[in-house]
Amino acid sequence: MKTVSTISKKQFIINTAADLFKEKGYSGTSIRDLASKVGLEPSSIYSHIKSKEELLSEICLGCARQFTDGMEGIYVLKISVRKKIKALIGLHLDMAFTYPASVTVFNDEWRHLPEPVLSDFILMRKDYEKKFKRILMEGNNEGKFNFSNPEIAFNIIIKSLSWSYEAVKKYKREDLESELSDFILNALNK
Amino acid sequence: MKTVSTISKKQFIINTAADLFKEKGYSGTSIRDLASKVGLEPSSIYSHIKSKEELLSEICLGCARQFTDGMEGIYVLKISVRKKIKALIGLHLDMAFTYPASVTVFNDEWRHLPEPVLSDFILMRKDYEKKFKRILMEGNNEGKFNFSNPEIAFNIIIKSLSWSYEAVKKYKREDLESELSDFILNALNK
DNA sequence: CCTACCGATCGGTAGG
DNA sequence: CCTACCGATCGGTAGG
Repeated sequence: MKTVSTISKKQFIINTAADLFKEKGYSGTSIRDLASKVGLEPSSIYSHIKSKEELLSEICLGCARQFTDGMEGIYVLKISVRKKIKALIGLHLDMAFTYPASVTVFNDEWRHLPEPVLSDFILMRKDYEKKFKRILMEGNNEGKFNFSNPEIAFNIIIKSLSWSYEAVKKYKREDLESELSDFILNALNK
Repeated sequence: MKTVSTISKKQFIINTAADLFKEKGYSGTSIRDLASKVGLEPSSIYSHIKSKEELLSEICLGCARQFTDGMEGIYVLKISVRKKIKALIGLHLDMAFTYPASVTVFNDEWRHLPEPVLSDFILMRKDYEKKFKRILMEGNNEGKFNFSNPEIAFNIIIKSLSWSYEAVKKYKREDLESELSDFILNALNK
């Protein structure tokens, strides 16, 4: 079927772009780099996408949506705050192990996003951050956590989790998850 | 004196380059961007530097040397491991507050370094990492710390500290230092 | 430190 | 999906 093969070829191009953007950065990657890696002439790339910026938008918004959906699912769950934090760690590890290149690009290259995508992206990120901090503060209010500044706690945790995007090569998911959970929950613990 | 003014103009260009590399990335910054920001014609930049890559090398190696020297000073001190970790947090905050742009470029753009600088840089980083981990493991051996994997502990700490490079705008140094110390030492604590 | 300029490469289009 | 090509911009040099 024509449509199916067109979609998957586009996705293949996007995935290859994610590999290159991760390796060389968005600005450091040319359409010619991408074309030679997918086995096409440079101009043929434009049969599948409208612009180089579209590639970055697809990668970043794809990840952003998955994080947003994942957070929404966890946020409304009737479980302890400690379990919510563990679920969020699990969410980041799911992303790290499923889309190791895309999630790195999402993390490091989003500032090159064109408007109006950039503004949307920042809004999604702020919403994620707000919910994450609310869970943390809920833990503090219940007397289960013990940190003084939710913004600092959030940022330390999120940076630790974004390290896992690099760690994917060297660790098994279960090891990384238990170590990360231990370390983070120990830091939060009362 | 001619030499003095020449040196400081070059340093001004390097500092301006650090601001731009931080804002737009190394590949996303052109010599023309830099020239217009320092108020010169593009070609005049080359009266002060040999190449764009030299700018990145100066920035990254300058920071690397400061971290290396700082670590060496702390490593040989006869103080408790807990105080050594606090001193290392202080070192990162010194860098963050003194060179906020350069240290961000050092952190995010080093992969664009040309050889043989890149290899030197990676060696310095590995040495820093090795000493940091030894201090952490010493704490574990003395029964003062309690984590299971020194590499994971190191990476979480270093990522948390590199967050401070962004946090410089919003926090006072003393607040950031006490919050960061509390959080990290609590996570390491037995 | 400037004017003038170089070849290479960039993202992208026309037309088939 | 290719050939052929566009104008813009890149890092950098010559010469004064």
